[in-house]
Amino acid sequence: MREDILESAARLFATRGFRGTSLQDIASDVGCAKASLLYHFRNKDAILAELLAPAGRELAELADRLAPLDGDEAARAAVAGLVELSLGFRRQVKILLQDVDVMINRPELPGLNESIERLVDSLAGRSDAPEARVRAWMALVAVPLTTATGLPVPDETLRAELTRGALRTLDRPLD
Amino acid sequence: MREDILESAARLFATRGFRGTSLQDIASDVGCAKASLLYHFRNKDAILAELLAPAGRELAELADRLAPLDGDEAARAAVAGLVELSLGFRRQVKILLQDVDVMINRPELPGLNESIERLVDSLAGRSDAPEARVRAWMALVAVPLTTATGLPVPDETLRAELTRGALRTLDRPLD
DNA sequence: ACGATAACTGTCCGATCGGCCAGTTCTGAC
DNA sequence: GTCAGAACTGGCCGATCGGACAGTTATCGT
Repeated sequence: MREDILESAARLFATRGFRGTSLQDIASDVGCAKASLLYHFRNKDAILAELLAPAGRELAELADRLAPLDGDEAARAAVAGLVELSLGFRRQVKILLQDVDVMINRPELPGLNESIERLVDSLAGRSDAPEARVRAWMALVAVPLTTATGLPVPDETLRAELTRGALRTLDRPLD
Repeated sequence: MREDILESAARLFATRGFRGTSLQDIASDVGCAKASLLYHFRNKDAILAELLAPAGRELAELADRLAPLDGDEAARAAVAGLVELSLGFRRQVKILLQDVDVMINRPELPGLNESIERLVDSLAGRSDAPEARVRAWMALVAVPLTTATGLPVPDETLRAELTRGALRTLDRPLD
């Protein structure tokens, strides 16, 4: 049941956004009473937090793995890791992007900001030039954003190819 | 007054999202009664639509300008045009991205999907390879997405540099 | 000064929101 | 069979949502 709720919530959050999805919407999708959701979860936020938690953990782990690397090595590893992340957690990433303001700095996701900053540092290498960090930031967000954005993708085959294409496109030195 | 409403709505939509902003929020920010908003605008959607309208028009015009171009020429012009767009309409683009599902296919924004598709075609050149279109799509969304996303930017100077950095980064052949 | 029109607001409405709680049903150990 | 505890639900709550409308105030041509 818990798993059913998470599954429905993930799908609905991804298509309508967190604020655009009511508890009743989720309950109807699951096929249970609204009150049942609040038996399994303290409140609505807790549902989203549990969906995002693994993504937050993996992001932190990725930052850990990249910390000791340098330059191109870090860049390639970062890209590979990010693609893996956006594939494995496409659901959660989509939620994260749409309603990031709801979830950021929540106790369930400790150090999310720090993880992102460390990833930017790894991607940018040891360069202090703001331009390098900008470029790193763009590369960092490109994959999840393109897979997660609600913007209409011109055609369906393009949408299907998007993640694989992004992988191939990014699988090269960043500069 | 109309202009005050649009100004407040743009700021609030951009920070809290369309669904996360109530009419009362806007009215409080403007310093007037909620009912006043509905005197100047038919409903809440109409406020957002009016904010997005110019961006939609300029997007269509950009697609027009790029249609006759080819290859690298189109790519460079597209990038320049998109940067200009995301600079001039950062407010609206941000709204567009967050709540695109609310606004897409609205009569106030005719041909938005078509404009985007035509821009992808221009960027991809005459290549039929799906990978080329994927790459074009990514370049297309990278600028507005990086400037518009609600994701936390590691530090403030980085946020300030973002658009200019994106311009420099993208100011080169796409492939 | 006056009437017309525009600008604005107080107040109410039905709907829906997230959340709470008493009470019912299900399940498994004994 | 019994019963304790987990699982679940119907019904309710106050708050807030977008919106409607009658009525008030400001503006301005004459």
